[in-house]
Amino acid sequence: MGINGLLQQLKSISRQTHVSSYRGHKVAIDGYSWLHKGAYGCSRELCEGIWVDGYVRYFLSRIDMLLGNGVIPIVVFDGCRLPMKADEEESRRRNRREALERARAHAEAGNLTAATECYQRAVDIAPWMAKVVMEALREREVTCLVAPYEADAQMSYLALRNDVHAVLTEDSDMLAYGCPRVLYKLDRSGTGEEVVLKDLPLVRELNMAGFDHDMLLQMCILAGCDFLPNLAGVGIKKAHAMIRKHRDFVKVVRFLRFNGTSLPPGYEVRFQRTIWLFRHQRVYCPVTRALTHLRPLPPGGLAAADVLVLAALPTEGPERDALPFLGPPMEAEVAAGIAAGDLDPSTLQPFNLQAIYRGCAYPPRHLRALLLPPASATAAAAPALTATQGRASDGAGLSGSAGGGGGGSSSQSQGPHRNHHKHYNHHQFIMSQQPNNRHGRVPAVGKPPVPPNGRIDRYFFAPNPAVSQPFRAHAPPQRRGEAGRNGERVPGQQSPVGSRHGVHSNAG
DNA sequence: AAACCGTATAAAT
DNA sequence: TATACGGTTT
Ligand SMILES: [Mn+2]
Repeated sequence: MGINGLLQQLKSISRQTHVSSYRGHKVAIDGYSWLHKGAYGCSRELCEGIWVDGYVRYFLSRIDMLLGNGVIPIVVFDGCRLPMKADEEESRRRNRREALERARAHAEAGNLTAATECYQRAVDIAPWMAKVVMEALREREVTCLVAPYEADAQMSYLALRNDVHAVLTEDSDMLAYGCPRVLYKLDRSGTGEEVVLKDLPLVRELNMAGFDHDMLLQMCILAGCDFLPNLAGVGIKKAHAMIRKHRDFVKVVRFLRFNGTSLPPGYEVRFQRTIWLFRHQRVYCPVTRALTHLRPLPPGGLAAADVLVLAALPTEGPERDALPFLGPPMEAEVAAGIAAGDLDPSTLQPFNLQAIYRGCAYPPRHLRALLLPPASATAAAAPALTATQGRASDGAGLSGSAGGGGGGSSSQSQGPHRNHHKHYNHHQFIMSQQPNNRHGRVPAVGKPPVPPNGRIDRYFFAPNPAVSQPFRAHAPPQRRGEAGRNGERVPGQQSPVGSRHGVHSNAG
C-alpha cells in the first residue's frame, strides 16, 4: 500500500534515470517486489504447490541487467511480520484464500482464463521462494540479506549508513523512512524514476518549504499507510494542509476533535507508535551481527524525548524495554540466521530444503549433495537431522552454513491447510524459537493438477539459453560517459554488506 | 473545481 | 504495489 497518493505528488522531482548512472555503486533491491512480479507468470503452480522456476528466472534476468550495467546489487527480503501490520496481513490472507477458492472453482468449470486471474490474486509470496532465489543468487555471488522485519526499513538503514547508494523498489514508504535516494518503476531496459529526498522542497505539487522530516513523516501517516489507515476524507492534500497549519499530529487531532470529527479509539497511540516505527524500527546490523534500530533510540530511551502521546509508551512489564511494536527483539543468533537466509522468518526454524526443492530436477550445484536423499536416510535418520537446528548460522557472520536441511519429511501428513502459517505469537514481547514441524513448501491439496502442455516442467539451471545468456549492457546516449570508467570503484567505507564475498559466499 | 473513494486492472511468458 | 477512471463529496 505504501503512502496513499504520495508518489503522484512527487512527479515534479522524479527524474528518468538509467541504472547505469549507478555504475560501480551498491544498490539495495526490494526482493519481494521482484518476487511478486515474477510470480504472476506461474501463479497457478505456486498456488497448487507445484515446483516452478519462472519467478527465479525473472529475478535473475533483472539481476543480470543490473550486473551488466556495473551495478552491485544487494538484495533485501522481508523477514518477520510486524505486530502493527497484523490487521492488514490478515485481511490480505483472507482475500487470497477466497481468490484461491474461486480459482479452483473456475478451473473445475474449465474456465482457464478466469482461473488464472484468480490464481494471480491468490499467490502468496512465501519465505521459501525468497530462499530459492537466494540460493540462485549465491551461485552468482550476489549479496542477499533478509531483514528481521520490513525490507523497507532495512534498506533505509543501509542507505543511511552509506552502505548502498540508492534503493530500488516500488514502495513509497521509503521516503517516510527517510531513504535519501530511491529508484521507482524500473523497467526491463534499466530505466526508472529517481526520487531524491533532498529535492523535496522543490516539489511543485505541494508547498514543502519549511517542512522538516518529522512533518513529512506525519503528513505521510495522516494520508494513510500500512500501519495506520487514513481517516475518512483525509488524503494527501488535506494531510499536507493540516500539518502545514498545525505542525504536529497532536494539534491536528485536537483541531479535528474540535471540529466534531470522531476518531477511532486509540488513534493517537497508534499514530505515535507509527512515527516510532518509521524512525526506529528494528533492523539487522551486518557489522555487529545483531539487531539494532533504523535510527538509534534517544539516550535514555524513547521516554526521554519525542513523546507526543504518553500512553503510547508502555511503562511497565516486559513491554517496557522490549518495545515490541518496533518489532520484537530477538537474539543475535536468530537475527543472524534470518539475515543469512538460514532460518525461515515465519517459523524461526531452518528451511526444509528437501521440501522446498521437491520436484526440482536441477537444483543449484552447491545444494545437490544436501538434497540427495542419503540412501541411509530412513526413519532412524530423521532425529539426527533435526539436531542441526541449533546452529543455523555459523560464527563466520553472514556466510550461510546451509546446514539446515533437517526436519521430518512427512510433508504429506500435514492436512489440507494452506497459508495457515502459524507465525510467531504476536503477543510475545521477545522473539524466540519454538520447535515445530513446519515445512518450507505446502503440499498440493486435492488431486494433483496436470502440468501445462503435458510437460513436467522446466527447471532452473537446466541447460537453457534464457538463463545463461549474458545481459548486454545498455546505456541511453545522454547518460554515456557520465559514470566514470572505473567500474570497480566502490564508494563509502568498507563494510561487510556488499563485499562480493560477504553474505553468500560459500565458505570455501 | 478539487479532493477523495471505490473499483478495476496491470504486472509475467 | 501502482495507476486509471467514474462517481461523490466538500
Ligand atoms: Mn512498505
